Amino acid sequence: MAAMGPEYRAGAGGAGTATCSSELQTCISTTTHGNDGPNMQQTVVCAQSCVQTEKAFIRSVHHKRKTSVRLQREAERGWSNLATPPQPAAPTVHLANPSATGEAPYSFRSPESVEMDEIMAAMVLTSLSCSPVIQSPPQADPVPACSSSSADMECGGGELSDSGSSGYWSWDHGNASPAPSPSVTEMDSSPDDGLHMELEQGEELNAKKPKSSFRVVYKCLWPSCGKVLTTSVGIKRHIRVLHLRSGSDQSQREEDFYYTKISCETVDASSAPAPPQLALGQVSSSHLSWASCGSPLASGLQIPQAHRPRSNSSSGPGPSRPSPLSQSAPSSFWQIHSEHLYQACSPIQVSVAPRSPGCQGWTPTAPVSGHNNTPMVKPRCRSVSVGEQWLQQNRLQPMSVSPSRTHCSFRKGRGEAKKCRKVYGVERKDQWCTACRWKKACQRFPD
DNA sequence: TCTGCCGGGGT
DNA sequence: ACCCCGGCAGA
Repeated sequence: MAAMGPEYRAGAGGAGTATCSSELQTCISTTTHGNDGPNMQQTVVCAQSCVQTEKAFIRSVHHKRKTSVRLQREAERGWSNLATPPQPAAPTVHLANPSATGEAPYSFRSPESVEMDEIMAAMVLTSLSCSPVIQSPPQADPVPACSSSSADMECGGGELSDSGSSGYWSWDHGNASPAPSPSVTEMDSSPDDGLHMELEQGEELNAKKPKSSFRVVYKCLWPSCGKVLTTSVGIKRHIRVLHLRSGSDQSQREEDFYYTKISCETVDASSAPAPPQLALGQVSSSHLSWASCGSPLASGLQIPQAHRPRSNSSSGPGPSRPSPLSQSAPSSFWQIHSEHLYQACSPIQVSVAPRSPGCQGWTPTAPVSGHNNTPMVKPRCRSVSVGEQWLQQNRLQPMSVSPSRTHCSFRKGRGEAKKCRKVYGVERKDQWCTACRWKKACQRFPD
């Protein structure tokens, strides 16, 4: 909606009077899709103001994350506060005077123009206040497909607006950067985001390659489904609606486990399947763990024979972005790691360290082996298993570099993990791990 | 009361 | 290093 701003402003030319000394031209950078170029997803919405109402609006732009109600109040205050000059600088709003921008001074503004400016400002502010995360820096926000030259990649304006109206992008990117995780004290977003950016930039470049363009498809990993969609939104919706049958937040998080992202090279029209290594290399890390676990669904990661025509029907700008879970995994991992630092302090931990995270060194008995070796038996339990596998695969690495804490004085609360006593019972105490037998911290089932 | 496990002691 | 257990704290 804000995309009509520049065209309108360019067409109207703008107006202004010399008497409006405090006239401001406010350029609000917001992210829309596919406007200024393949890499530019920014649209500069220029809202000029001459009357005090617009001054108030511009001042309220400084608080662009406030609610529209608050904006309305700001506007009203602006009416009653005519003498107050507008505050010149705000970090997130770029203010430019006309001389700086080289535009001609405005000499006349029709009432319609003023009204339209008000409408435009209101629209801009509404968009800012309603979806603040859209303007967050992760510019990797999608739509390489719109600029892609491949003819079969539809720009999918309907899809785009549909996903936008559902608030999905806001949710997704809200997970990505701006919302601070309550459990992580310090948001160490640089490595993950960097990887994220690299991945997306690489895929974006791949998508723009005229010779060998990569198409990213999303394959549903639900057993006996294998539906392939070209958008993550579509595949998430498909999983949520068809498989999870729930619209809760939990299912929104779970659905990331049930699809995989596949990049395949579209060399010619027949779209020969990409090599599996390539596909696996493009798959996000959470799904790599699936493949490395030797799950039966790892074979499902193969590239489909051809892109189904119906996948284009629901296709849109297939943004290649890691799943929210894969983004949030490292932070949660550090949280869990810090929870279990006490384990590294135990002298018994030395015997645990070299064991492979995927295959446990101990001889599994029936309930445990069923839990670890067949993670795909129950689909609803799959996400948990994958998460555990992910954690197990990543847990030992930082433990080896954990600081040498010689003394762990705090007593850890009891987790919900099963222990040897609970699994085997007291009558089979000989099957307990040594630590449990010695009443030490359990090695076999660490929390 | 059960459970997990820390701390300490014995061998 | 291995083994055992008292005792604390959480569920």
